[in-house]
Amino acid sequence: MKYLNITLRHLRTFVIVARYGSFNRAAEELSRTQPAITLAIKQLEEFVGIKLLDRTTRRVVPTAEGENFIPVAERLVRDFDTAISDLKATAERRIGNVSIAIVPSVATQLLPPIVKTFSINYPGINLLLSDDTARAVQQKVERNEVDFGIGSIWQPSSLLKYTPLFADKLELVFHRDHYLSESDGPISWDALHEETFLDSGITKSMRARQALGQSKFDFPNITTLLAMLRSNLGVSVLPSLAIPTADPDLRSRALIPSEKRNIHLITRNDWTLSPAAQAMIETIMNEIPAQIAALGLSPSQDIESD
Amino acid sequence: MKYLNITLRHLRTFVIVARYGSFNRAAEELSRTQPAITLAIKQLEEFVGIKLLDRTTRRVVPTAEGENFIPVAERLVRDFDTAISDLKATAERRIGNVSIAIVPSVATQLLPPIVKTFSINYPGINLLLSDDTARAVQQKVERNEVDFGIGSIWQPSSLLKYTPLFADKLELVFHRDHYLSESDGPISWDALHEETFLDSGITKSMRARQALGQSKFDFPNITTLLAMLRSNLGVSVLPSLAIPTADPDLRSRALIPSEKRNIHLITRNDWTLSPAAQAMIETIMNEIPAQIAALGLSPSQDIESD
DNA sequence: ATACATTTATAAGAATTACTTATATAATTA
DNA sequence: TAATTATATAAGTAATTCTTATAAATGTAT
Repeated sequence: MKYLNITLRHLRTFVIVARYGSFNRAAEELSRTQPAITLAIKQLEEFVGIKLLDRTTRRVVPTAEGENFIPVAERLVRDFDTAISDLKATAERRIGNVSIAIVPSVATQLLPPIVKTFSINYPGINLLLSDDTARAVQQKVERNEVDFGIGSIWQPSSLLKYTPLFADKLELVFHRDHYLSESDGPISWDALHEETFLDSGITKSMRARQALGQSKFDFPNITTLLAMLRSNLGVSVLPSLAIPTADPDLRSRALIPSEKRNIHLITRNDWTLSPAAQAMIETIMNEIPAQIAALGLSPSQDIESD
Repeated sequence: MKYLNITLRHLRTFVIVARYGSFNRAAEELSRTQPAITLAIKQLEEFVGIKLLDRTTRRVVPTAEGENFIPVAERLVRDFDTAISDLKATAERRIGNVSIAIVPSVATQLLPPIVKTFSINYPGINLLLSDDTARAVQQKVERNEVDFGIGSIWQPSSLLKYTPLFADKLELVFHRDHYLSESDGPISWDALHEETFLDSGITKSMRARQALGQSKFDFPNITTLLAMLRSNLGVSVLPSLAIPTADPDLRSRALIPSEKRNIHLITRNDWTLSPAAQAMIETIMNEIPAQIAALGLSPSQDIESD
């Protein structure tokens, strides 16, 4: 014995011996033999330099200091055990927290049934959702402010890993009084040349590819953009998920050639996901196919630069 | 490895590794080698089923759960260490409590300088003195209500151990107006035959041995008894320690043959004294000779049946 | 009082655990 | 791409913590 280390095992032994008032019964309780108990108590007493248990062959009684130490030792043992079991509970996904940054359209349309499934399967895990623009989603993931993000790719980053979830078709949106309502069916991008265009984050990034109308306005917030559309201020292009299905004032038409917005799961590749976050991702992955079918989306093909 | 036990050592290792962000530096800090650290962390992680540290050869960063667990582990380690060091402090007499049951005469006359010495030598130890009759002193020790007692023997008990401290000479006490004041020097017990006797606990137990005067009164409380003596209600016999030295109304005379009251340290023989109590007893034993000299007492010879 | 039963203490050897040395593997940096 | 630096792994050694066997002590019952 070089330098003896007192461990929780000593305290645990002490607590049990004090409780039973017997080395033999404590040994039984702890599935050890009586000499092992004797040794542990002896080590503890010698280390602290104080007698904790007065013992004869007939009686084991705590000394005054022993008596005082019992609740202290009990608390230490208990705290340790709960700390470890909390950690295990986290690992087993019984408790935990998940924070997700997500673009609003996905959050409102796709997520509710997923969240419901998740909360049934993991009732102990808290969920924190923040609605953000595609850019903010990416930033929050980069800064580790959230466990992961869901959105399109803003600027590809080597820090991040993008896992395609599905593709959302872009559609032209306008007011029912707009002259485009007169026709139905797909419409060509070229036909939009003369339209007053209300830009959002989504349309801005596609100006390079398609000949869009003049942009007088820029509304990063989709809710604001929709309000503008309801006032018949102009037309815009939105992913289908972002278009309110039951809005009496708005109409939408498909576009030719059809463009898609790919929605990805965004994670940091140097960061281990918490078990709770893993559970959420698993739930999302499982539920996505059903949601794609329900909402008329298309499965994602590959990673494209948006 | 049958069933791995997670110990504080694992948490301690984890905390240090997290603090330094390096297995090697942690190993150095803990005076162990790097593989030992690796193993400990691995065991902890495998046991709880959760990754706590993300590590490459270049960086060691806590995962989300690891980050959460750091303060928990730190607290557990800290609590454990302080609990053990408190126990050590108790053993080393730096902190503690002593409770003593003591007869009033000893408490007021003999104890003050002893308490002073004690409080200088052991500033961290609290002292609780309770004044009691000889009988109550014994009872409190028997019931473990105090660490030890100081007093005369009430009824010898096999539970208790009596260590003689000193002997206190009994003296006759009376009012200065009492006719016995006319003479000086020792007086015979026989001469007290006709006196009105004020009994106290002390005198009652000696009726068998000495022919005392008639007892009309019984005052277990010494203060009351003294008040009665000051009213010249009768005479009494008190140990010298109990006689106020500077009382203008009272006189005292030695008795022949001289009787003594032996004062003992009273402890339980099946009870280990706390280090604090041991410290107090040591102080008493060291100081007693000087006090005997100062107060004109006699050293105790042997244990007598009182 | 003496023997008996029961319980803790001690000693020695066995099993387990923890650590060290040596080496492999992986990830930055130049 | 090589060099450097850090963690991971493997094997052997040291240390510890058990168990078995036995002794010593205490209280009980005859």
